[in-house]
Amino acid sequence: MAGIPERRQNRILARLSLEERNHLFPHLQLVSLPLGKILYESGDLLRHVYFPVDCIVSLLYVMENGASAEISVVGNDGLIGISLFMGGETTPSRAIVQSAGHAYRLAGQRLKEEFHRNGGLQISLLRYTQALITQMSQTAVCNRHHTVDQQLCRWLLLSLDRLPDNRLIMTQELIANMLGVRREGVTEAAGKLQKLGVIQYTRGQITVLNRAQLEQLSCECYAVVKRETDRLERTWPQPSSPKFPAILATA
Amino acid sequence: MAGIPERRQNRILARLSLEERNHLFPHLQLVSLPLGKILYESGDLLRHVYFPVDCIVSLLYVMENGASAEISVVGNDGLIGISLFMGGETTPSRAIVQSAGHAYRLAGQRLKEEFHRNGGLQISLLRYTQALITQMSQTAVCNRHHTVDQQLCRWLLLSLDRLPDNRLIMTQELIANMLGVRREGVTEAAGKLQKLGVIQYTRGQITVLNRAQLEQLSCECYAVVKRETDRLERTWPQPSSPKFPAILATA
DNA sequence: TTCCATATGTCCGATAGCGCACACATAGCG
DNA sequence: CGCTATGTGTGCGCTATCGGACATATGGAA
Repeated sequence: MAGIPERRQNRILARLSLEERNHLFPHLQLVSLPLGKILYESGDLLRHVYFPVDCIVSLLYVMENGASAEISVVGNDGLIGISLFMGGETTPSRAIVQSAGHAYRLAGQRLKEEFHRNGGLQISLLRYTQALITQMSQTAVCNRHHTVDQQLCRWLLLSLDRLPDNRLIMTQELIANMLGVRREGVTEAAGKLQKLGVIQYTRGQITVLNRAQLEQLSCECYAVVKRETDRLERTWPQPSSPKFPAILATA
Repeated sequence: MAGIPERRQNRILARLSLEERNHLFPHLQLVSLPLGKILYESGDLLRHVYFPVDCIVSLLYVMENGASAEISVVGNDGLIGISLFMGGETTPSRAIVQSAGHAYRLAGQRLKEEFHRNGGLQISLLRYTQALITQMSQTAVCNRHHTVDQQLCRWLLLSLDRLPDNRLIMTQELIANMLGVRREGVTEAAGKLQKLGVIQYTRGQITVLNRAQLEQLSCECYAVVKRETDRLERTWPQPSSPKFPAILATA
């Protein structure tokens, strides 16, 4: 439906300078990421970073007893594997594909080399990391203070922002894992939203019908993260050639 | 009791190379930070960074309705103001002194200049930022899954690790703000711990009597963060001169 | 077309934490 | 030395969420 995924659909890749492109583009490898694919497990030594173009990846923490909670979500706005350039090489969390699609893969070593050239890529990556930090912080706050209903709205909005259309392929069970709540809790919350006509779902698929209302029903957390993310992107280095639309600039 | 605070008591400053020291030390200014002092407010443009030597600073998110939640805690292991070198210049959170003491202050511009020299400081700062990210993530998980009792233990341990002795000057009201729970909840949890002989408190002061048991009563979150923080520090660049003890190397 | 694995719906009691009201204790002040 | 601001203790009803058990629906494979 969107043709061959373009590298520029990823907002970090889209901002590279001509020089950086020459260095990196030849080494980018398009990979297809099915739902549920684990890009790395907690503690794994990272070999690659992934730049999503039309998929969504969740960073998930899995506790000793098996319970889990989503830390943050990454789409074509970012990349998976920040601990490579941050220096830790691993993280105590899992990266799992939440919505199937494609990403460009790059060897960690290449990324680190380019990062340490101190150019625009470094700036972009650090800005993005700060946005990710904001998302994590807000997740902590949200987990403390907001209801499952509110959190479901926030979560749907975060996903929606990273998808080309308003349809999520996603079971309530999966959503419950992300939010760290019971599946039944999601069923109830989703039921309310459907009754209000905000969403409409069938087995394993959710369609958002009224995004504006979804934003109203969400807690402030979504807006805070969105605003801060946008602000941080606005101060990114400019690309060295004509701009491309942020999402799905089909060739 | 600990004489004049030394710059080296801050673990990031202690790791600087000789060259970096020559660049930065002349510009470090010792400041005294009283309990409750706000180093920056949500959205403030940061002018300085602070390297704590014997104080603790909390990063706190304050919601629209006034409710709050601690995002992370910083002591002599880190610095306040990462958004300066991360590039955002501000963050949507408050930095507030949780335990009075001293810190070394540095103009943001100086730090940025040194950061962009691509030397050991950059590596230290990025590693530290990753540790901070781990702490934030784990806070999110903890807020979702663990009881107030467990969280109080975790919080006490995090504070203890950043203090020279086992005494916290801290009211239950303040702790409640940090954990984002009711003051009564903290009273109850603290009461249990006192009954067990793990802590002992009077108005506005808590003494930890049995640290080992505190660790047992805590959720896994404390240990996860501790382990990861230690791991990240072990891979820091080595200092250019003899090592100093991590905490309170009195002159 | 039928079947069955899987997704969703609903009900139950149990409980942690909330919000509020108010009693009590204590330290440090004048 | 006594007062008062501030910190701590406790009780009560309320709600969200949990944990478990089970009923029902659905869509793709055989």
